[in-house]
Amino acid sequence: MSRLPATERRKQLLDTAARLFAERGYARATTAEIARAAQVTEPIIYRHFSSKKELFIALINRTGEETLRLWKQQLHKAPDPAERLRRLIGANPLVSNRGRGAYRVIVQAMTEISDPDILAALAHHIRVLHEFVAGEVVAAQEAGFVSERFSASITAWMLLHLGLGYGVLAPLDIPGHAQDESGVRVREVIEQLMLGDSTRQAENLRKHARRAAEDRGDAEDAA
Amino acid sequence: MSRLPATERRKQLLDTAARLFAERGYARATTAEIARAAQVTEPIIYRHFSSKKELFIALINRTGEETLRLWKQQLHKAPDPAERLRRLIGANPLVSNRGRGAYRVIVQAMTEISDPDILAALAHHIRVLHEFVAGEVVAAQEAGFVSERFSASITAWMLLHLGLGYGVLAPLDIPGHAQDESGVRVREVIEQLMLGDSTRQAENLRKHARRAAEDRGDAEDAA
DNA sequence: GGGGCAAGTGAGCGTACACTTACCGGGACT
DNA sequence: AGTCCCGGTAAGTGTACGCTCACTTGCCCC
Repeated sequence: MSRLPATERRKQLLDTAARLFAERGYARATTAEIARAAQVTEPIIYRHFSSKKELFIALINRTGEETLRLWKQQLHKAPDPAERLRRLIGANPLVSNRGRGAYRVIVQAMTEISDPDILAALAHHIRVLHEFVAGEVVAAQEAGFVSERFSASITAWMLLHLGLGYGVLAPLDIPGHAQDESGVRVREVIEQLMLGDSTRQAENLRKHARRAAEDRGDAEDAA
Repeated sequence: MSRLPATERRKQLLDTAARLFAERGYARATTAEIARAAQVTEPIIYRHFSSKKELFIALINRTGEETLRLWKQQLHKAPDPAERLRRLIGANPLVSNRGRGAYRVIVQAMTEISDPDILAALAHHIRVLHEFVAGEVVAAQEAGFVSERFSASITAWMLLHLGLGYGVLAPLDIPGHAQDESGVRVREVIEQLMLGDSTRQAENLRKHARRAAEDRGDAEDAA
């Protein structure tokens, strides 16, 4: 195939590998397959990555960074903490069309935890993700949109669990998954739980404006 | 090794395979390894299971049934819907010592979704699980312990997502996972969210007692 | 226009794995 | 006592996979 500069080839290999690892998992995706899909021969892979595992880890890291970048970008234009949180919930990288396929690599990696290197890369990613989500929750709490009954840290863990659980289950294509008979979706429920209904939001918005001078407060929620 | 009746050998093979599949995943756990760990030779495996895949699917089904049995047993002695739900949340098979290892088989299976047979077995298990949890939520709602703001079905999906998300993340052994600085755990938060605080519970308990006289609102069981 | 160098290839190597073949032996019934 | 079922074994077979070796091709700069 056509000659490509190293950096571009490397990127292309990662893209191709992402697709195959996501589809078939780490163990089942073969290097020969990846090479063929990238329209090169196997040794090319080994010129850019010292081993299949290294390729996989590079992919985990890239996917992790890209996910975060995408997420931040989605929030970027929303200064209002409530809207930011709403987008955070809606733009679950596991759910969005763009992220879903890519993010499956991360989920696949979670079954390869017997390898310490993969485990480390994964744990790092999760920590970064938790930190980011927790930061958003803090902002929403400080603005009075989210109750301070539960700490931002634990709330962030729950959001991550929800997102991961959804993302792990979604590819099974179970009819009626994550929604009820009347078509209500979990995302909407989570929004409701986190942010309350619209009247309450309006109220909080007023509080928020008022409080811009003062200090802190909260909202309450129960299922 | 010592001669064993077929049914016992089959059971022992499943036990052994469960451990290895959970540890290493489907693709990495080899039949030779399983045989060695069970202290027999490979052909014995093939006498009881027609292929590695069949063994795996048998294991998925058994683990699924066992999980449900264990869960029901844990609830059995608690007629009070609130306590039942509390145990349901606490006895997450992904978390409990007894279930955690076994249940990793299910999580591992979720990365093998490119195989239609494995996918089907898995989807079935999830449907059964959702039905069961939803049934418990309905009971708790009818008894007034859980708000009817959200349908039982969607609430059950959220509980499953939370449990799965937790279960997928837990083996990564991330410091501070699923708890905050002050040691509050997600399980406690979920209990709070679902069942509210104790005063509200007491009130609901009174309602429940009153209503028990009128008609008959009580325990549920699904296949 | 030719030297140097990075990108690329064809053809394997060793190994590990799922699965099989051909045979052994203990014990329960006739 | 014989036989035959059935749980067990030793020793493979074919294949697919991760990875490498020895070599070629095209681009850039002088």
